[in-house]
Amino acid sequence: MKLSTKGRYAVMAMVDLARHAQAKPVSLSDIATRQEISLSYLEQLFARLRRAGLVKSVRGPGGGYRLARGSADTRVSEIILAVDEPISATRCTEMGATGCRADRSKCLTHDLWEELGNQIHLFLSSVTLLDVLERKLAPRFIEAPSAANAEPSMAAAS
Amino acid sequence: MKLSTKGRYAVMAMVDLARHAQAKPVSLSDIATRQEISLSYLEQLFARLRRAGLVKSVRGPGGGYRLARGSADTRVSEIILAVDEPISATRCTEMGATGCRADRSKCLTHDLWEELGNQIHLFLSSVTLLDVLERKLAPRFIEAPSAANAEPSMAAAS
DNA sequence: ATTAAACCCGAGCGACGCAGTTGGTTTTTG
DNA sequence: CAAAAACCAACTGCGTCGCTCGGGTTTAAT
Repeated sequence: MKLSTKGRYAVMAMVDLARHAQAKPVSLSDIATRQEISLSYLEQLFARLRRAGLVKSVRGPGGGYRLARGSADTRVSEIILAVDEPISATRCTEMGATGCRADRSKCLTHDLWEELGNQIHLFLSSVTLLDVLERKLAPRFIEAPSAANAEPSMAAAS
Repeated sequence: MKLSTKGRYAVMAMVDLARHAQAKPVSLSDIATRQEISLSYLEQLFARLRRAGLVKSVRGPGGGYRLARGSADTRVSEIILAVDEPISATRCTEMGATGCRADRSKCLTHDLWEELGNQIHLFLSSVTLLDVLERKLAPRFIEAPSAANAEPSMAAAS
């Protein structure tokens, strides 16, 4: 789960696409002007989105893009995974097993990053394009009441 | 919340520091060899950690670093916020109000990224160094049972 | 058939931040 | 004093990101 501005652009474009969905498909140049994103850059993003099966294209004049599935069945996590390639295995993260299993004490943090990735994916896959459009954010997560630590103070974070 | 490998290194080093805490302070060169991180790079990270009040330094031979607070009172989120400077306000993210409020329709995704940031911070601030050491991960988050969407299927995501 | 609108593709570029290096200076212990 | 450590500042490869450029190819309107 990469989480760069590239993925953000893709989500912005997909939300725009879902918003202006009508009988006619939506052209990329329309999205480009509305969202102020470079047309060629959009083309690159949508090429990936199409390969991932998230959108369908209609060629020729009056053509454009349509959501492959409904806006309620397209999750934000899918968009980001389609656009950002799946990270380059820094140090020990993922990469299967090698290099990390060797010295367990060195990778105490491994579980932490893995669990963080899970949390992010869990959240993003709980939000659909329709949710964003209607500003109905997040089937809310609540903290387990049996949690040992986690003081609610949290005075840090500017 | 930046979430780069820089922050990961910082957390790795802090976990190492917490693990080897004794009467004597821990020198950076010890951490450097154990965690295989460049010494000078560690110095830069710990300069920030010190300014953030997360560690205390002892100068001279036999000197090194100590946790400012206990390992149970140092949260992972604090470490990451200390080393990664607070993001560069891409497009509309944060930056107060300007450029985003103008055209509301353009920033439908704004709430989404904000909520995602909240989720990440919430998770990372629920984990202390002690939790990582003892592999007691995450005062677990559970999904609210009243959630409307969020099918548990989630067949996507390679 | 012509033309224009739209998608498709690949090479390349400027800027930025990360990871690391060099080369010092202070401080403190022995 | 000499050695060990924290401190400090500047600089440098290098990769990636966001984006441009310049071509295509396919389709539909006329």
